[in-house]
Amino acid sequence: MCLMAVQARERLLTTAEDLFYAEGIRAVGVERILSESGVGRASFYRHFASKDELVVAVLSGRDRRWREWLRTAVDGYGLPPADRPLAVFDALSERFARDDFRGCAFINTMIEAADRDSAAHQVAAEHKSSVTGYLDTLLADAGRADHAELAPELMLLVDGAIVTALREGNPDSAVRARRIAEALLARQPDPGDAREAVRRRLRVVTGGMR
Amino acid sequence: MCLMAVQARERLLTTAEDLFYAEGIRAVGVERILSESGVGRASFYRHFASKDELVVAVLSGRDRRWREWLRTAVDGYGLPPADRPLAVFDALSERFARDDFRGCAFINTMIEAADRDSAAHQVAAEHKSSVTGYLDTLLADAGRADHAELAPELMLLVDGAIVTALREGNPDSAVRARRIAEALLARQPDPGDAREAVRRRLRVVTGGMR
DNA sequence: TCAAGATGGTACCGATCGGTTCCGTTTACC
DNA sequence: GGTAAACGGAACCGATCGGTACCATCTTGA
Repeated sequence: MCLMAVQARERLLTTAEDLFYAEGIRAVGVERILSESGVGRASFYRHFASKDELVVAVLSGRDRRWREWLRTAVDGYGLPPADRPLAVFDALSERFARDDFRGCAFINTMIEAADRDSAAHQVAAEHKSSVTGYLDTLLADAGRADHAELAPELMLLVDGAIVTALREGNPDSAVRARRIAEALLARQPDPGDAREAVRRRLRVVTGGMR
Repeated sequence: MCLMAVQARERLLTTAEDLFYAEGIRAVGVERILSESGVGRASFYRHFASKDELVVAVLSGRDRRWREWLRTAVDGYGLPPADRPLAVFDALSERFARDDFRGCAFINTMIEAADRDSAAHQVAAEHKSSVTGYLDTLLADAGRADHAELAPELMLLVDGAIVTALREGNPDSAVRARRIAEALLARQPDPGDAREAVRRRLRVVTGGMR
């Protein structure tokens, strides 16, 4: 097995990922990718049938590595299961602080590729579903009976934090989202009347888990 | 004063706004705008020096009308000041349900126009600041002493709800964000240790406002 | 009625888009 | 060393990009 093919393909993928993320998929032409990667035009179309196919390959790889990064980061804090859902926002804070941070590549793709039926749009949508699923397992492992309800709510906070970080140009929104999540997790499901809700909270805080 | 000029300019603005919002700024060429508006090519460049200038004009108009819409919608519920901050999410829910909903034109613009120095990007960023300011006044009028802290938090929820609605293709995220906001507004600032925090919550729920 | 101005249509400009084809060179494997 | 595959470079394709110039037509205000 020769190495050249892999080298060219890999260079195309990494160069394209960097350029797409930094400037947008539509803003980066094939010519840019070729010149910055040093790959010939013919070689490009030997590996990918079209630019769209390259886009899908880039997004699929990024999806895999992004979720692996999040899992590793959350595990790396060495926290008990009950504290792991909130640790997601600590991990995000590190991401937001990178100087090449430009938001979420998948949100950006869903916005740029307006057509919901396009392959790129669907890969991006599936990424978000996968991350929501990961949040769900984190919450379930934390002993939250309402994990199915909380997971999409945390996901909303994650996406809100990402968009806000892109907008403000600093990682402050990560700790902001974390504080909101703390208030959210302190809430009890279906509280009934207010006085009963307070009794529930008291029970949890004084004697419960954590 | 003749009317033709105004007509052509207005047609360009409305046509461009619809197309930009539906398909993206970069995805819509000048040719599309001309053919769908029925305006001649020369007339276009008599009114706007460039496509970028049209983009800025479109965004400025949309900013004005969007904020006016939100204010009118919130006022229209006829709620007491204390309930108005949450009413923002009810208004959003109506927007999300429209079949032509395609997210926030300003978030989309900030993502599409990656260059932070571009005029379009700055108009979009200013829009978000203005909306945050509106949330701040809503919270202050609701008697929240911590309005300065809460306003960016609600804004994060608003943006999170918008992106989520775009992603999921339904308005569910509006009520989800509203529930999170309720938990957030139920939180007390700087809770100290847990037991003290519970005492504060008890005090508020049993005898406090709302 | 008549001049001034705004209009829509079209031909045209250089640049770039995504994509195809061919060619000479380099690499890998036997 | 020889063969086959993968490579980089470049010429070329039709289409479209944003933008300019010219023209005949229609509306407006005096």
